[in-house]
Amino acid sequence: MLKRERQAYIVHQVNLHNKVLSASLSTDIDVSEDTIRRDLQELSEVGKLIKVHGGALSLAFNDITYPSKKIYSQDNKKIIADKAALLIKDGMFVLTGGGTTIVELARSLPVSLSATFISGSIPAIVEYMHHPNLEVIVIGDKLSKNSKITLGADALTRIKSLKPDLCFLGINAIDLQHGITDNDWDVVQLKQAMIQASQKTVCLTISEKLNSFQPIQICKVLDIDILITELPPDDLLLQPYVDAGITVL
Amino acid sequence: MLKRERQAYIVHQVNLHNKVLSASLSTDIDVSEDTIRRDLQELSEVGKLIKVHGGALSLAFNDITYPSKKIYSQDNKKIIADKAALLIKDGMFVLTGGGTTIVELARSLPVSLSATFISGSIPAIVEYMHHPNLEVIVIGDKLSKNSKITLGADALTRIKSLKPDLCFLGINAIDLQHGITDNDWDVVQLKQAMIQASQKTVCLTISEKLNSFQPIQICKVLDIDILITELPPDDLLLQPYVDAGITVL
DNA sequence: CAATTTTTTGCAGGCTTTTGCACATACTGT
DNA sequence: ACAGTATGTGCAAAAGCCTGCAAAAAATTG
Repeated sequence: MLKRERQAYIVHQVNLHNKVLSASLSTDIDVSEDTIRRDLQELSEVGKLIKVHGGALSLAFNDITYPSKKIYSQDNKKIIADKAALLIKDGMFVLTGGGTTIVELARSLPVSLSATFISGSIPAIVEYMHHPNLEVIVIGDKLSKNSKITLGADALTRIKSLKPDLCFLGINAIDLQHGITDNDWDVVQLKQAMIQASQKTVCLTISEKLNSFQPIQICKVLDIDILITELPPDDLLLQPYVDAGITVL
Repeated sequence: MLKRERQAYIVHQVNLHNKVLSASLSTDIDVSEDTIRRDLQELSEVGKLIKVHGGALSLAFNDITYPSKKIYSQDNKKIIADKAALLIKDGMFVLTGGGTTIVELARSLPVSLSATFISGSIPAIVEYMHHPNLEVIVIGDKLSKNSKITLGADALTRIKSLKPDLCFLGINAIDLQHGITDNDWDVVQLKQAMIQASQKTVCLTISEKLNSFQPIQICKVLDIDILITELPPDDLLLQPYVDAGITVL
């Protein structure tokens, strides 16, 4: 990887996540931490970021005393995203939904990953688009202003014609009795189609949403293959799902 | 391999992969690395790429490079966008392509406008999405990293099934003899389909691109209805197009 | 077509940049 | 205060770069 390219990647990461750790950058890009430090040094001299102990901060966020709650759930989503990213291998076809967790996943994909991502979520597509080695397939249809994903018959039939290796879904509610549930009819339709089309379905959610439910059922708990939360897999909250036979990461 | 040919290949590779290594180019083309370095040197002097230690990066990769020129033509694009926005009335179905001029148009739409916009350009869609009163239809297909629009058979057939009131196209070259021309086969296909589908076609371009041409023809000058540049309609440069029967704004 | 000029190319050498490592020093959280 | 990291510095190996030069290729000219 070229120096400038690496530095551009670092700046990009800093702007996305507002902070960045030397250690994780080092393993991400696979260079020594010394090199990362020197990059951060140079970038801070040019005023592209602010260097601090252990990493760097974005210019935008440095003087603001940031609300701890937002960062808190942001961090959780980053944990989820990192776990999810490990499931994706080179060459895979991956179908993804929308939502902030999926966007965080998109941002956490390793630079070196080369795979095909299919989505109708505009924010997710924007992230995939900025990644150097991804093929991106856009699912077209009417754009829902709320969820920023395309919804409709066209999107449905297009998804049904695919057979992706993996499907990542951010979910709003899951519990053993009602399964995975949501509150928007069209979104439910779409998610059902995505689950049915995919060889494996991975659901991402922060633990807050465990054991809650909403009016419309998407599928039963056992219809998904993997569940990822920010908690360690042996957490008590997750035990019921493990017992039910879901792979929990 | 001829020098020109070699340099064209290099530019192609850079645009394709966003980066290029001197070493791999050297083995690819089977010339010495010195030659490659000299090529990169020349190409960077002409502004076709950015030379860095060990290779080169595409212009798109670094946002630092073209601020002066960008801002310069930005003003012109705003003028064009404002003229174009006047053509759109409430309730219309509008099909748009991609490019910076179209994005500028998207940003210049009055808040009160309520219409339906159809596009495969991700940057344009992002703008439409933020607008309070627009319906947005996304044309799906494989996303082209270069142009950030969806390209392919799916997009083509979808466009052919539409009958929008207006079509806005940013164009790269127009002249009386060759008509409207471009240099990317897939983009040409798409633009042709868009023009044919639409009741009225409006072409947007900065005056720099008047009276220039590129290898592939999209359509004849008379196949479009309205031409918009940053110049006043009675400018001498535009006279030939007025004489040819185009509405020039 | 041959001679001459110009351009292009590869190579040798010396120089600069980049990178990882080791080690002494500074910082941070408990 | 102390243990555990993170940092900065100097250093050396490797990779990349620049300059000048001469041979080869291409273009120009008589």
